[in-house]
Amino acid sequence: MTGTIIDLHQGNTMLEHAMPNAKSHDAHASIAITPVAPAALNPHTIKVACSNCNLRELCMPLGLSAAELDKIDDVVASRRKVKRGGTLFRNGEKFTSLFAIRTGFFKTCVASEDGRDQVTGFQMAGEIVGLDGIVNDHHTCDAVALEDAEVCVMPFDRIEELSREVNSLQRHVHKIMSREIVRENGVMLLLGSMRAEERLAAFLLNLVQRLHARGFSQSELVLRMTREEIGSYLGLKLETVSRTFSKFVEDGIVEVKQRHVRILNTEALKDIVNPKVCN
Amino acid sequence: MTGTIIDLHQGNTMLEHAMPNAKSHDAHASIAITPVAPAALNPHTIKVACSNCNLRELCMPLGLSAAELDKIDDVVASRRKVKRGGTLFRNGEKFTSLFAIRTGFFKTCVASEDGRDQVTGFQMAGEIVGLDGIVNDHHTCDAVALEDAEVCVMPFDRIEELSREVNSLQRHVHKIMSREIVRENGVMLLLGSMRAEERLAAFLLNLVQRLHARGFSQSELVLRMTREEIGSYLGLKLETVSRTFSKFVEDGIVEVKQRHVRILNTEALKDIVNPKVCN
DNA sequence: CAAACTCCTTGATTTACATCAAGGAGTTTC
DNA sequence: GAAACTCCTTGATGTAAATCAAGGAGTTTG
Repeated sequence: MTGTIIDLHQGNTMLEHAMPNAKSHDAHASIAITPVAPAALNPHTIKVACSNCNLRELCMPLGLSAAELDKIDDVVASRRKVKRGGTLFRNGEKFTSLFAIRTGFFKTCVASEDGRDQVTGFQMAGEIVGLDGIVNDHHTCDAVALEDAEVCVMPFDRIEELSREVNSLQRHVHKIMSREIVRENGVMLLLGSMRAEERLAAFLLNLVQRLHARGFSQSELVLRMTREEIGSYLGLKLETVSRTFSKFVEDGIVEVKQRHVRILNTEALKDIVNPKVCN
Repeated sequence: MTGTIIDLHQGNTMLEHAMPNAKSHDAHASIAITPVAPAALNPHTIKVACSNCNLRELCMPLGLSAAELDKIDDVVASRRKVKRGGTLFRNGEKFTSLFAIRTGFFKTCVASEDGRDQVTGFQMAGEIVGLDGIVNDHHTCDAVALEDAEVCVMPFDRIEELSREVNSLQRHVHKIMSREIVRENGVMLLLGSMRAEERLAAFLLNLVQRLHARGFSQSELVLRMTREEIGSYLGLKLETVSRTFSKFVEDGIVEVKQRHVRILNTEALKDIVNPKVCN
């Protein structure tokens, strides 16, 4: 662990709760990264450039020389806006680019042939989507915006070209993919061995941790997804998600007002995820 | 889809059943790749070289020039044998290398803090393990040999170095990681939305498909893992796995004699995984 | 401002799987 | 070749979550 801001990238695993120390903010704001560096967020910014992007520390490698930074700017070919409910890409579509989320919130989901579908992840600002498309040159899942969003389009052949020249970019790409593999390992553990309460507790801790790393509150969050989508992600039915929320409220662990959640007792949530063995 | 032998790599997804056309073989043989090219398997082969490895088409990129092949040979630093029950690496250990399985059979598993653990995958000859270690320079899961095994040790810094020079290697590494992400997506779908019978059917189809791609029978296989390990992977208890096997036997879909499984009705298994909507 | 949405909650009932329990079939050990 | 294993099967019972069902709270639409 390097102990720098790069730690923002740690802990995307479902079961990891380490909180980087950043300032608290009101969670009722949009998920946009405004609190971190409001100025750079202006949508009318003309130059598409990573070098002056406030999210750089989230989606690009750190410690680049000026020359390397210049090259890296070429990774982003353009930006693209996706309206709430719109798709960034769909299962079956040709893969050409990875996408770095600038603002907004996405879900990715896979479907089986008979129509069941499964949310495989929720992605927020600074995270990368599209990695699934690399193997077969076609996407194998859908990426749907859960709120109006904007992404940086990074053509993959350009990424490959540049990462041959800039070692830290190469390393970075490898780490991003490995991180996704490790995250999915954590979800498998959750789906394979946890009970409903444990799943929801782990989910809330994970979300709030990632939001906190982006400058939001440690204790308040606004869910961008429905109970059904949470349920799909956690392998539960929406009624079970709802009931489990109610249970947490009864127990005084959280306050829930529709999609607004305030965590009153983080420790209790952690204990639910990792039940202490009596000793 | 290129339609060449590279298709061996397709279909590691839980739900994909496309069978490349290869010859049938007796599945009671060990999982070692003998049927494909027995000569090269001699354990006394001195030179550690990909260029004359019979598994090359499985774990290395195709269509390399002679010069590139020469370079690629440097990827493998050494070989390592792992006895049945032994670990190739453990959670927490320093990450230095990826491993290509030459012979044998592995499981990977993650553990939660309170001791529950979850099998995240089963790997056989030609597959790569260790990708989880890249993000944090430490492994986050255990890789355990389920039978005596031998692996090629590929130091990751060497892979990175070479993949800057050999484009097809770079591409290959990216595809391997993406494939693992897609595979895990499939497992999430399985764990999140399938019933016991569907899970076991999908598991059997996936295993037999991968074995078939390696020259084994389409219908017979020897399980290298216990019912408990299958259960852990599928999010079921060992009793449920056992009962589900018995159900399949009753229905005449498979024959089971301990770890020997003969699939009598592949279509029935496929129908179980993807129930046909009446129409 | 009612109508028609979508999304969420809560209750009653069912069910698939887990748990508990016992015994059997192979393997390894000495 | 009995003893002590590990691994697997099968039965009886329990339970967490699914399903079925109804209504309520917000939001959007005309």
